[in-house]
Amino acid sequence: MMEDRRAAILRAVVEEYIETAQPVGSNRVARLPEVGVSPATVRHEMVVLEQEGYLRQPHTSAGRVPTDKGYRMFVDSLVVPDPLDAAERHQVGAFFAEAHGALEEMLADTSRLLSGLTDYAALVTGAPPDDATIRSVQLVGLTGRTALAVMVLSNGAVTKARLEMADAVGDERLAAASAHLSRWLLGASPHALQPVPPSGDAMVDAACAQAVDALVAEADVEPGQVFVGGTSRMVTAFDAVESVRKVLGILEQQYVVVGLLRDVVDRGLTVAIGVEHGVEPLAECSLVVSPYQVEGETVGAIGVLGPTRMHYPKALAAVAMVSQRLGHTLSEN
Amino acid sequence: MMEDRRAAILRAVVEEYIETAQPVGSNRVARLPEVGVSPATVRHEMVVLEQEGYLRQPHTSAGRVPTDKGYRMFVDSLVVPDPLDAAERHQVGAFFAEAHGALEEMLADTSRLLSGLTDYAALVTGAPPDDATIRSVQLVGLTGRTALAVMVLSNGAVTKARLEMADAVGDERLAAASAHLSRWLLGASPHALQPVPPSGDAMVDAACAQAVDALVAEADVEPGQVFVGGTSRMVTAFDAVESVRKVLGILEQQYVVVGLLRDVVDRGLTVAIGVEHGVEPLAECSLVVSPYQVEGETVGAIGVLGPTRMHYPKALAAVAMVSQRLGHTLSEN
DNA sequence: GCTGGCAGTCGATACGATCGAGTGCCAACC
DNA sequence: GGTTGGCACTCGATCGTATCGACTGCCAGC
Repeated sequence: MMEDRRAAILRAVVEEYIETAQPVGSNRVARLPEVGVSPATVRHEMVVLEQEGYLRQPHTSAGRVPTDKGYRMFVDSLVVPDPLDAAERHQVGAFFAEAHGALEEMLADTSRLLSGLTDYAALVTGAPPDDATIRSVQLVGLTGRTALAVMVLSNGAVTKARLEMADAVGDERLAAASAHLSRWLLGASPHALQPVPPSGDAMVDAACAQAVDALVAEADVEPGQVFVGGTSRMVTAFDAVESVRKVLGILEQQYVVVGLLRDVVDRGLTVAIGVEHGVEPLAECSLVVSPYQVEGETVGAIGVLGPTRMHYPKALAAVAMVSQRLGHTLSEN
Repeated sequence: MMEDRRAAILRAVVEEYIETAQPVGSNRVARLPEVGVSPATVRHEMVVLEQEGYLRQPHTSAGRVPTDKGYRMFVDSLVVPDPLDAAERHQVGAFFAEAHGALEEMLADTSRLLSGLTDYAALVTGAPPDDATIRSVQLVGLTGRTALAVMVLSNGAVTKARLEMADAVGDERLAAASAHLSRWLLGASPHALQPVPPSGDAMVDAACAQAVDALVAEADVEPGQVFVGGTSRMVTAFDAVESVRKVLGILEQQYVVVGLLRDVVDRGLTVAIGVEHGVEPLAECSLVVSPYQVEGETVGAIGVLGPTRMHYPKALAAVAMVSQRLGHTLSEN
């Protein structure tokens, strides 16, 4: 534990900098009641904090700015919780009260909700298809020689793949193929799809083989869903245009976002600051995450991405509340 | 038709301004071989062009900048086509050669392709479900009392809705419900879903009714898919941060983008400049669009959104090429 | 009708002075 | 010894002024 007074000063600097985006001087800090010493003393402490790597000076004769290490200390030990106010809690409650039908819609809307609460970009990942089992496989004829393989998983996810048949296959053969596929694949994992044994009908077998191949290819490509909301709010989060461009560029790459979120959650972190998450273009960003549970099992994660000087107390509260309510809503559904 | 020389001057101003983003003066224009008159003469013509509303002056003693009307004249009568170069054509060819399985993936990737070609944001809409018919309706049991209604349309789209049953319904009853639904709904339009007649089994009927309700609700919400790529490129398109924020904010609202694209296409436009498309926050933007056809039928549209001073020749060429190749690829698939 | 010349406008740039917030250091004080 | 007020100093930000230069409109002459 850091010495009390020094900790109070660090907290004051971080809070002040988060609010004003301006380097914080000793006068401003000394004015606070919880510090209660003169500016000169504050300066002494600031020198120490700087030597220890919690603060830095943009230039001589400027105030102090937190380093990533400073933010880390802040969120680990100094942050004062800032629960959502009544209006915000009501907003969240109303949102989950009128839960929509489709999972995807709901997760997308959740990202918008979270983004609105925090004024930063929000990330929501859906259930990874890993631990789901196959509940249905069906071939549906479309026009001409095309057909659609539709696979339904136990978590409600639907994977589909378009097939181009060599010959026109009648509806009855497609039904037979569906039945054959169902017989062998129901209950299996979508990641361990195996070719199905022959059925005795060459055209059915051909259709089955194509369907399995296509579904495997599909499952490989799919990086796990992610819904990103409120990206436009990142525009005002940095004053350097180039920073904004880099961040938005990353947010466009779903697989990066999915990996980022999973990585941070797997490491047991709630907050990843600056370079901690390892995605270099997001070095000026912090990420506040929380997994969410459906019926006791972790199935996804939500997160808020903002500048390193983001408003952590609010983001932490919003992420915690939304993840809890999201899991709850999905559980009873 | 505008007088030749004046047209050449207008074209020169537009091209120059698109390239440099700086007001264009008479000297620069007079230097061009296709004009071939002195700066003084150019100035005379510029006064006329300004009176007619094609140009404006940001302030006295500055060069001229095109108005929206000026851009309109440019794209209608003055634009010099700028076909894609070999490398770009190759890029497009390679992209469509390795066509992926799922339609959605492909459209999303197409938006990225188009965005990469033009360096602006790209919009791609999928097939509207209007003219498709139902090819399959199925109820799949998930865990506990939840089930998933899955509807496949003839255009390959899949609509799904999660159901919460009053009682646990066995697989055989779900299969019966699926069969019952199929009997009445196959071939129908997804927008004219009617409750199905009783089957004689109360639980089956209840499940069917729930499924129909949920699917109707789902179809209502769905505004038509749209894939937006390259939004980060808009960051550098404007120097006013507020403009960027407004544009990105609009691009986050799928239904607005879908409506915008459909509206412009329906009006038969290829280019919508400034306020022509009626979305006020995009007043500083232009949109280059093209519908695409699958087997002779228009099923969607692609578009490029950039600042009004976007590089129209390139955008027109890219949009035309990609829409043609996209339709072609989807047709033979 | 076109052109060169010319006075005038006005934003952009550069420069210098000033301002002021903030620092480090030090001697004095409790 | 820790704390404090005093003080000289630093350095970015701000502001006014001067200058520059790109451009215009106008006009007389070709």
